[in-house]
Amino acid sequence: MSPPLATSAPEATTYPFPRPALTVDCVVFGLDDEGLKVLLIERELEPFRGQWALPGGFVRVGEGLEQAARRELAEETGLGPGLSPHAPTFFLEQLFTFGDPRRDPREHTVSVAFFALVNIRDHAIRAATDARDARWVAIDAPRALAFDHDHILAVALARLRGKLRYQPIGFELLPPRFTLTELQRLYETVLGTSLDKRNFRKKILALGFVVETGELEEGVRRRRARLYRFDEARYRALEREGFSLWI
Amino acid sequence: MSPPLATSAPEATTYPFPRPALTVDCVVFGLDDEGLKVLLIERELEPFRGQWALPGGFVRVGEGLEQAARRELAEETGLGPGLSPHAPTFFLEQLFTFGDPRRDPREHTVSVAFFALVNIRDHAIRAATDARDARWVAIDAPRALAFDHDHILAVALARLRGKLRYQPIGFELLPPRFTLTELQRLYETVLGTSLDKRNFRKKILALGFVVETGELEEGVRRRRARLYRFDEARYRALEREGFSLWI
DNA sequence: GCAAAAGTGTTGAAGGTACACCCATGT
DNA sequence: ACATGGGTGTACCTTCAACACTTTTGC
Repeated sequence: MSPPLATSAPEATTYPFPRPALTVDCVVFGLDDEGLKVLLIERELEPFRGQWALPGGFVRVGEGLEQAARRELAEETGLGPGLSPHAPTFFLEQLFTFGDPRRDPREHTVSVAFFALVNIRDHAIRAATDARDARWVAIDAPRALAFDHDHILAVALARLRGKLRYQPIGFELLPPRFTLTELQRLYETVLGTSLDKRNFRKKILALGFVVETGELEEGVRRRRARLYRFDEARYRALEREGFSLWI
Repeated sequence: MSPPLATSAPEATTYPFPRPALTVDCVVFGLDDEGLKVLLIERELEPFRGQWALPGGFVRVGEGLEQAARRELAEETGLGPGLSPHAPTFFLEQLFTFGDPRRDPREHTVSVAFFALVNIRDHAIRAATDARDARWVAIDAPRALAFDHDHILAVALARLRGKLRYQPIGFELLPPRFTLTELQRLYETVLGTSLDKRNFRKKILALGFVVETGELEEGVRRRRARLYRFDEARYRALEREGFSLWI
């Protein structure tokens, strides 16, 4: 039996058997004043043509997983450096790999899922390539996504909630300067709880890596709130000393 | 271009491009009186023939990821129901997926890594198939493993340490009945810290899911210690009430 | 002056940490 | 009787949770 795949490696050592297909899928969360949203595309191609799905696609030979995820996001939704040249980078990390042989009706397809957090206002989106449309959809809207994407989304949401409690990732969903009330609303929205304003502010400021900028909110028809930012250098310093964050 | 793979799905919808190979690798931790160990195999085949590596291998079409991991473990190390018919099941969960295109010199190979915890005494091991040897190796012994397995092992160890602090997985490394001193030594060994005996016992017992069996240690030439067990039902009940574990 | 959100301290309860000696058993 | 590890309680301190009013601004 000869290797079925073109490759530059010596033929004698390549693996000569059929193999599952490999894809990446991205769960991109964003926050606006309506609540937590996820970025979905409407599929242009079969299977599940016309249905909503997570952005994603096949991993190319020679391509890293995160690289594939960013490429698919850019291609299908415009998220990334192409569409808004000054768009900041965004948080992206591996979530889980879904490998049920029946999750894709075509054939056995293993998907490495990623989860991303973006500040909606700074990232324009636009459908392209094999996406007919791309939209921010409320996390609690009823959905029936293609493949096992409802399941992947549920896992991502659980991870977001879990992680928010012990890692400073909430800032990724906010603009670089934010008010403490915005930050508190983020925690309340994502965790589905309500928090005491005084205790929240005390705790956040005691952590030491959320610092005042000296600036005030603008364009608001009431008392202007102070703006804060996440000080990553301070966070890393504290992390090295082994402190614990626990909201 | 026609699909290069044999598959039962309709040809028109399968993905007709070269794809990375897909493997699983397992980081199996165990604990004995010398300390924390990891289960390694000596490779019988190229590449890296004769070198030590994590047990693992190619995922077959139609096979789930965890299923592939358990199959490879059984084949290469004897771990699982085959070798010791009464061996208990063991903890196995997905760790991370490693996809650097250069991690395998043959060709682009993506590996889904798993991490497992077993009670060494209850699980016999025996090398087979493409493993020349299989051994428990001290975690802090100098190693130069095949592929990127040193890196995978480092990630697994970080995960074990992190997880031990907020999830009751340490019990998976101990026999079903254990003394509190054994449990404390486990935490100290894995976390690399030393803990106060009185405070440790107070805390563990206050959690409520480590319960006395009424039995005493045997075969020991000193005062016999009480035996405890992990009460999974109680743990799940407490978990549902939303308590927090923090060693 | 009123509506709307910003900002601010104290107190009591619970939990965490530090610390040293007696007990049971085998040799 | 001595060596080995098993088993126990208290005092202090830190952290967490509950709780309500004054300030600023725009209309």
